[in-house]
Formats: sequence, structure tokens, C-alpha cells
Amino acid sequence: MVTIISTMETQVSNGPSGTSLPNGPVISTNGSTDDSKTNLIVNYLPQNMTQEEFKSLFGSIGEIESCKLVRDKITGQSLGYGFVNYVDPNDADKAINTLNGLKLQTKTIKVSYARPSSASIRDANLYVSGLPKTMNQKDMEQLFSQYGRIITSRILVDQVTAGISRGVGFIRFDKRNEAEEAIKGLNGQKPLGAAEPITVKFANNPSQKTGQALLTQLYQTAARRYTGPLHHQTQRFSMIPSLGKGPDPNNSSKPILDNLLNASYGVKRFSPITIDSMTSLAGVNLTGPTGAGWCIFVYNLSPEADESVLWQLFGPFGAVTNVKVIRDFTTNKCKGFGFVTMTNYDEAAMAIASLNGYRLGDRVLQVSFKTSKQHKA
DNA sequence: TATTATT
Repeated sequence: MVTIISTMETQVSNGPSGTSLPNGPVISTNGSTDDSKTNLIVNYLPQNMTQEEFKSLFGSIGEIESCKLVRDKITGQSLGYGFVNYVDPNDADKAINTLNGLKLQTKTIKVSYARPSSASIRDANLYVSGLPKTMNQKDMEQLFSQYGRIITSRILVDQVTAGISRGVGFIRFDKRNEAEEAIKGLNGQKPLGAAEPITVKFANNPSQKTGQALLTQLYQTAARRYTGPLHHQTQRFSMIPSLGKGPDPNNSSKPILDNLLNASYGVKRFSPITIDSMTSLAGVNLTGPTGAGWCIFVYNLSPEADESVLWQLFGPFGAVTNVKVIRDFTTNKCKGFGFVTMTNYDEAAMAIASLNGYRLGDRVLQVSFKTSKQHKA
């Protein structure tokens, strides 16, 4: 049986050090660039998000100096986090304000300033077990905060029992030596009023996979090999039940993988599918995949609509590679429509079925595959 | 009794 776990986590903003300065890279007296106000770390990215999607999402905020989705050196799998360095510190701030907390598929991404990279901040993550079930996240933080600055904390909760603590959790300190001190001070100790002592140790390295994860990874690696190099790295595994086989732009070998991975994903939809909305799937107007995926036409957006709206709407359905709001050249207001590119036919079809007719504010969206007619407009 | 935070 698979235990579904949900978590509670504090969103910690690391905050840039120093005072705010005018735009542009900050050059310190020793000549090195200070990117503490432009460089962001993004956590809890969906496993299947690609570098291109990552760049596309954060590029919608402002000009990016550099960005990197961090991958496992050996397997190439996303490690679920990445870095974005903006040219303008204001855009970094804007990215935090608009994208932190964004829900993408099953994840809620976290966007915060990156700490300066250093060996002292690595391996500072602790695994805690034997916690009293009554202890909440705040209590746990209070217990550990005497040893240093806490970057993240979470207590694992059982979803089937509506959020009851499982008595285990994680604490990430800013510095490894702080984590070491916390182990010395708290491992084997009874928290105030607790009946049993807690266990505190360094968390297992993420590279030490469970059997399931290893199996998944094996299949993913095999699938990538099978479908070819680089331009097929956007290989996706649908998180929704198959809608019947539409043409797939870049993959014909995934049913096994779908079955493997669907087990761990829930079906998540924004709005009920109506029979009417399925008419948009009739197929007569389909243009087929253009380049990297399936282009979707979104009509009846408000003049204030921006790219983040489209990410918010379509992200939960699967792999989105690009979003674009069409704006009036002079007013810079949305002309009422936009486009979204999705990698997988099934996910695009599910997004269309769910979002066509979706009420956004006081407007009812019209969503369909882009047609050749619209293409010429 | 284990999630994915340092390029």
C-alpha cells in the first residue's frame, strides 16, 4: 500500500543581505559580482519540468542573466530545484512575489533568494523521528531554533487521517555545523512533557533511492534512450488517465510508463468536464503539433491578463513549454487572447476539456487547439 | 522511519 503523505512547510524567505541598491549587477570592491539580490533558488519543482519550461516560466517575469534546473549528474533526472539569476534585482523581487506558491501539477513551488553557495551550507538537513503526535511544526522549530537558523522544516502528516502528524519530520539548518550541534543536543532527548525521546540524525542523501524510485528512474532512463537524445528530453508521463489515443507529437512508447507513474499521481482538475466541452476535441480543426508540442488557443482573457495567469491555469494539467499573452502594441493590454504550448497530447486535451467554458472572474474562457485559421489571423 | 535547498 502506498501511503499518501502531505506536508506542512514554512515558506522561508532567505532575504538578500545588505541594503537595496539601484538596478543592475552589484559590483563589490574586490571586483566579484554580488548576485544576492538577483539570484533565486526555486524549490519543489514538478519532477518532469524541463530546463526549457523552467526558463520560460521565470523568463516571463523579466530578463534572465542565467538559469539552471539542477539535475542528477548520473541519471540526468531533475532534482526538483533550480536557480534563476535575473539581470535586474527588481525582477527577482517580482518573481518571488508572483511565482512563490505557484501550484504546478502536484507541487507548490517555492521561490526565494539563494544563499551564497558554500560548503558550509551543504548536508545540513536533519531527519527527526519519535516526535510527539501533538507537536506541530512551530513547536518543532522552537525546539531546534536554539541551535541555528532554520531554512525549512516540515512534519509529515497522514492525509487519510486529515493531517495527523506521523511523528517524523525534517529540519534544514542554514549551516551544517548548526545541524551537528542540534544532533548533539537533541538526539535521544525527551522534548518537554514528551513520554518518549526523539531521534535526530542527518537525513539520508536524496541519491539513496527507494526500490520504487529506482525502478521509476530505470524506466525513465530507458524511455529517454528509446525516444532519442536531447530534443526528446521533454519525455513526459501523463498524470491523467488516457483520453484515448490522440496523436502524440514526440512519443509512441509510453503506456507502460504511464501505468507506472500514474500510481503515484492523483487526478487533479480545475473544473468538471462537460460533454459540451469535449466538442473542442472533435479534431476537425487540429493543426497537429508545432515543433515542441501542442499549441492551445485561449480566448476571452481580460485586458489585465498576464503570462502567470496562463501558467496557473494550464500548469496543473501537465507539461507546459510556453505561454504567451497577445498584447496591444500601444496600450500593452491583453487583446483578449493568448496561446499555451503543451508537450503531451493527453495533457493538452485534458486541459482543454477542463478549461474550455471555465469561468475566470466575470469571463468565460474559450479554449481549443489552435486552428490553422487562427494561425493566419 | 524519509522530503527532495546550493549550481
